[in-house]
Amino acid sequence: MTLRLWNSLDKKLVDLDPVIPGEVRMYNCGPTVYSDPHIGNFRSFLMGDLLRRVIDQRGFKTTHVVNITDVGHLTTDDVADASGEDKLEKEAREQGIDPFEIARKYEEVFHTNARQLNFRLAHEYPRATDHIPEMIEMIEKLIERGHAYEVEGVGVYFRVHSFEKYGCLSGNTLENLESGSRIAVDDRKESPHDFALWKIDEKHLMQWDSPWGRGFPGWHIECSAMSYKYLGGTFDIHTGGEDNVFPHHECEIAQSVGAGVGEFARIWMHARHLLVDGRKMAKSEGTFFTIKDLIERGFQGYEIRYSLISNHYRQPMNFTLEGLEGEAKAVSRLRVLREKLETVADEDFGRDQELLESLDSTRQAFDACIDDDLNLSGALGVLHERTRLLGRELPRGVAAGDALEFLRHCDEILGVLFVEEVVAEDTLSGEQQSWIDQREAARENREWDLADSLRDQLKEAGILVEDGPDGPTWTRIR
RNA sequence: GGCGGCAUCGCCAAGUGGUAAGGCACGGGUUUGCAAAACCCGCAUCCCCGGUUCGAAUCCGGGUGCCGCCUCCA
Repeated sequence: MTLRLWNSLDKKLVDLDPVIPGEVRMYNCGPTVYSDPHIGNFRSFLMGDLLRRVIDQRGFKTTHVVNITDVGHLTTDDVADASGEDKLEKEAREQGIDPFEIARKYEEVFHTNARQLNFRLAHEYPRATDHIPEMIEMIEKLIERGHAYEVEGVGVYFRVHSFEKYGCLSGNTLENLESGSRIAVDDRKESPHDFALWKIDEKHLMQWDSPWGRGFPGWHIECSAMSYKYLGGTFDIHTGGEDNVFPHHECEIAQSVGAGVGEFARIWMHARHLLVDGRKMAKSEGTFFTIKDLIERGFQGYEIRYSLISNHYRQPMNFTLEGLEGEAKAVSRLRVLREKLETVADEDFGRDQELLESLDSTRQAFDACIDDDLNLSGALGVLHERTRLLGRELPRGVAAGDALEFLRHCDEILGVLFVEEVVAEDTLSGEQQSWIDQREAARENREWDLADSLRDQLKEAGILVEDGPDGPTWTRIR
């Protein structure tokens, strides 16, 4: 079985056939650490995590790099020159602190969220600001090879007309760009489409020395420099959100190939954006969610993860809280089955050969979906169907162990079944606790009306009480 | 203006030539003091019009509608 992936470079499905047999090297465009990452960011990062898990499971040696962009990008100006303001810097001014402090703070938030969503750890998380010399070196190579030029006191630009393949990824060839020209002319540049590699702007807070003066690197060079350092000039997979296609990834290709370090990435994968309530995510619309927001609403990390991976990455996803609620129920059923199987797995029952074979064919169907360009919806369909069969007639003993083994296999990709629930520290008010106690007393005395009215009372206070074999449990209604 | 994507049950969503997976919701049932959870049963002919084919949700042509990128953006 071969993993087939949609390569957005040549717009077709290709077999994953690594440059180095048996070894896959992958670069995921990671977070820009100037604010809390949102669920849309994580949908894209999760595509990288899913890939990582599949590649591991298929037995490849993996090198997985996720970059941390701690030099921000321009926020203003449609002129690609040095007059824009860095997002990190803007954030720093607003918060009145050092931009590096902000970057470290949000880098930490990213890692926390990634843990909450059960990401497998990448092998490297290189920071842009730790790789300024590498970037400078690459810019020098580009100048040497005629792909870049310095504008005295302004910076260094990439000469797009020197790179024939410009536009190969996005379709934004120079011809197309010129016919649809919306970029203001800046006569310091040879072509309006030339993009900055190094910028000089004394107002900028983050500054480094370079052969062209004190300044800061352009928007795209970090990924070219860092992927080269950690993965070499030719590697297997490069991922990002769809908005990265142009200009970011297009420019990366121009830089890396132009610098002569290799072919650069063979397979490009781009996640479609996530919408919220059918619209683009926006703070002003109230459609902006961070992982923290959802956890504060009482959702588990694995529920959020399940929701974000349950749609195909190449399809726009419409996130809604109602949808998340439904997906939380779906994953809960899977976890309940897991728990049931765990409790009976020790029982003295033998193997069920027929079940074992049937599980194996389900596993193959599951894998086939995953291998087909990460068809998670299809794979989850297969899993739920099997779950229903297992729930109908719960296997015991060794057979239960076999069923668990099957679930574990699926969960190596999904990462939602065998993770512990995070129980938030939470206590009821004394009054609410006494209602629960009173209700228990009433139930002892078979005073059902009183018991039920107490439960209604709690429900109005947002507390859901459920009776189980070990007495009542309560949860907050989310 | 340039480049690209999508339209399948109330909602989410698989299926890409062989006669519509799955989840949520909903209805009925088992269980429960009642609930909840769990389990069982039920629940669509695929935007429109033409065409190709023995056969199309799946291919082709034409509509209609929606969306993304082209500027920082996952």
